Parts: sequence; C-alpha cells; structure tokens
Amino acid sequence: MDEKDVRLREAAEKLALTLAQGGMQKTTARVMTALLFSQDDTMTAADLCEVLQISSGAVSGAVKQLIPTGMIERVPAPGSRRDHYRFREHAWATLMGSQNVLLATMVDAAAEGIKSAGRDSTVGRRLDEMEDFYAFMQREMATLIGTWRKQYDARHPRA
Amino acid sequence: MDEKDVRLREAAEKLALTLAQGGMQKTTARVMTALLFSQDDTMTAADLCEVLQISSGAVSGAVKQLIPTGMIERVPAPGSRRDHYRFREHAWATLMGSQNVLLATMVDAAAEGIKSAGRDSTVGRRLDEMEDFYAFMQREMATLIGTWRKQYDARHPRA
DNA sequence: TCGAGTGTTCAGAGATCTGTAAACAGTCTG
DNA sequence: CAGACTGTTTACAGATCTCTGAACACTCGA
Repeated sequence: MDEKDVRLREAAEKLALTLAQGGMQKTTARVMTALLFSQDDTMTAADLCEVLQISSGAVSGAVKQLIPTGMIERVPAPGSRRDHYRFREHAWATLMGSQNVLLATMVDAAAEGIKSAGRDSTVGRRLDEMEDFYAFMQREMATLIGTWRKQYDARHPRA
Repeated sequence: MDEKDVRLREAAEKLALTLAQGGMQKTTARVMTALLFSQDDTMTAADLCEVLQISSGAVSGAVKQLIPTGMIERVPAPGSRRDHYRFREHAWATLMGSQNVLLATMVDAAAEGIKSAGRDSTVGRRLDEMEDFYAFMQREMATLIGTWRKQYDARHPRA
C-alpha cells in the first residue's frame, strides 16, 4: 500500500522536473504535481510541507501562483481550520484555454509590426504569416477544447 | 525610414520581454525577435551583437538554442565569410508542432501514475482525465497545424 | 476579549543562472 | 602555409531568483 505511494510520488517529482525545465517555477510545479498524484482528494498546506520538505512560506507562494491559473482550488474545510487544496477538475483544459491570451499577444505583436512596416516587404510577409497562424490557432483552439469537454463529459456522466 | 526601424525594434523588444516572462531565455528571445522584426532577410552575428548590445558569446549561445527548435536557420553566405541567420519560414507552425513531445510526456506521466494506482480511485480518475485530454490534444494539434499549412500555402502561391 | 492555531509577508542567505571577456579553434584568402 | 577573420568555448563576475525563518495578521472558539 505504501509501495503505491512511493511510486506515485516518484512520478509526481519526475513530472514536476519536466515542467520546471519548461519554464514553470520548480516549487510551484512540485506542489501542483503533489496534488495531482495524491491519493487523497485534498491536501492541507501542512501535508504539502511535509511531503515536499519545504517551508510553509514556499507553499503559500506556490499556491498563490496556482490558484489564479485555475489549476488548483482552495476547498472550504468543514471540521478543520486548515485550508485544504485540491487539483481542479478539467484543470488541464482550463490551462490550455488560458493560453489564449498568449496567442492574442502574438497576433497583436505581429499586427504592431505590420502597422510600421506594411505587409509588402520582407518583414511584412514574415509578420503576416505570424499573424495569420496565431489568429487561426486562437480560433481553433477554443473550439477544440470545447469539443474535448463535450466528448469527455458524455463519456463520464456525473454520478 | 529610420523611424520605421526604431518602431520595429521597439516591437521586437516588447515581444521578447513577453516571451521571456513565459519561460524563454531572455537573450534567446531577443535574438529571435530581432531576426523576426528585421527589415533585412538575414542578419550576421555581428549585426546581432551591435543591435542588441551583447557579446558574440551570447549570440552564439542563443543561436545554439534557436536552431535546433527550428525557429531560425544558418544561411550559407556567398560572398561573406560570416554566418548569416534567418528567421525560418513556417517557424511558428514548426514550434507549435514540436510541442507534440511535451504533450506526449504528459500522456506518459498520466499513464505511469495509472499503472501504479489503477483507474478506479480518486487519483486514478484524475489521471484518466489528464491522459484523455492530452492524448486528444496530441491527435488534434497535428491535424490542425496541417490544416493551417494547406490553407496558407493555397492563399500564398510561391513566386 | 484573549489565546491558540494557521496563513501570509518580508528581509536576508544561498543557490542558480547568464553574460562577458579572453583564450581557442576553425576556415578561407593571398 | 601564414595570417587574418569569425565562431565557439569557458572561467569568472554579476545579477537574479527562490527558499527559509521569523515576525506579523487573521480567524475562530472559549
């Protein structure tokens, strides 16, 4: 039984490391994956401190980053006075959806350049392609995520 | 005429800053956007040094990161002995396509956890959703990029 | 209102990362 | 082959970032 726990923790740390190399804060990634791979539904800040061997301040900071992104949520704890945290349902879809603003930024950056240089030049054509690509992605990604959601919900009727 | 240059450079730096906050190396981002917003087709390492006010070593390092990702390419320079660099055509599509391996990593991480915990548990259901989502994305992203390419190429017949 | 139990904030230590400058290597020209 | 011209590598310095530990703030129950 503990055996299972160990392997899950290993998997969690491994993924955290990958995410960290991809630009995510290391501690933030560890907190996220700890919640993701936890056998329990929720974890308290104290749990996270103990499991990850980090200070409460670090947990506080990580949580502060994670909640606005929609990856985790604070769960009102009935009996306990401690805050409980939980990995959110559909968190991944939410996360990918939030990349939408990044895509919009790319479109804007391209448009900004085109405004200065026009479309009919070396740089203009380059930026035109960029604008076209990201505008396309922005449109399509939204519908793609919607498609998945519908599909998944249909396959997993709420209890 | 120089006016144009200034505004393009500003746009370049602005985008670089955004990309840097998104996890990309700061200098790497600056080199990339410098090439992206350049009015010329290619730039030499020396050009980049001067424009960005960085050492040749820094340029070398940035280029070393950028080339494998497919964002820029080294162009054989006919007359000059210097290396010329160019922002690659369809670079953005290539970049997004390369996220495929990241998506695969996510699928694997989820599968790894499921192997330890099974699908029928709190963590199992959580990981099942993750696996399903990323597997879906992996499939769809590839086709999406292909669609865009076809569409764009059709609209921009090669000269 | 007081006190215990938690979460948050912040200054400072420690680690990490990144760019520079200089040495080194490679390449083309004369 | 010599010599100049570039690109690459690397030790080191500087800057940045992140965690910790402790003080502080907040909340709830008695």
